[in-house]
Amino acid sequence: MKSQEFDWRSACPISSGLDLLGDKWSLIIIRDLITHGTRTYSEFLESPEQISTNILAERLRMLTSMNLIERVDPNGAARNNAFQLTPSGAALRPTLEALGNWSQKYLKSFHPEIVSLD
Amino acid sequence: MKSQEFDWRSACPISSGLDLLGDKWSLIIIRDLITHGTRTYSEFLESPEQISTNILAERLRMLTSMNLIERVDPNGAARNNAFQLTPSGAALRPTLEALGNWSQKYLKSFHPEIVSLD
DNA sequence: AGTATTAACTTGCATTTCACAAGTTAGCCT
DNA sequence: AGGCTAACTTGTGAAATGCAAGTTAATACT
Repeated sequence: MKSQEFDWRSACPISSGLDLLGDKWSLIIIRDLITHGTRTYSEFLESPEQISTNILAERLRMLTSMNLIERVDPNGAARNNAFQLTPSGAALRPTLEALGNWSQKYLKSFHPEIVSLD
Repeated sequence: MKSQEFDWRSACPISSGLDLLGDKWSLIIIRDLITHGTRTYSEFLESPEQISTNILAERLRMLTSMNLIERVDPNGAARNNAFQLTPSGAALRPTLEALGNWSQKYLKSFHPEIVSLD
């Protein structure tokens, strides 16, 4: 079980950001927290992208260990203890907005169903 | 060999962007083209992140099929025929800048070697 | 003109990550 | 106290990735 051990590929900030968040799920979790404020484990599972439970648990652990998210009640039990963004996680909003804007503009031809708000 | 077939997980633009670019390598290729203008296959291999040849070839094919990059000489042979960004690929610059800025600000404590410019 | 060199790949295989289904644990409710 | 269910964990097969080696064809060299 390796928690916050990352093999940083280089000193480049972009590549380092991707070392952390460059996968299909981490930023989906951040997006859900940006749009909903807080989310419990089972609420994450309700998102249309259908993350699987083991991946969700691992990503929540990882994002917590990297201080992007935290429990709403830090000392409470897990049950119904939602997650929320830390300042660090919340600071990803511009990145997600930029990506969303790009997708709307350049992905419509490949994916006509794409919508304007998530 | 499936080219531009994607299983879009939802109609959300953020998730759709990640369907395409949510991996460790695609945006590294875009970054190299943003910072260098054009790059040949072997120049991509020289980047410090050390992409492997099969992944590079597949991503170049994918990014080409999605019209984010193109050959500098569209009808020329492959040898020394560099790649460049299309308008679509170039439009990812704000996304990468946002991610790079975030990383510089919030990843330094975990990755002290991180630099300001790539 | 013929040969050597090398850029741009492809192929095969081991390793890691991921997806899917099922099982487990522990708060909470009545 | 017994059942329900949120929050996970575990197991297994499939897919993606990493690594080393091999192939092809355009250019360079003599």
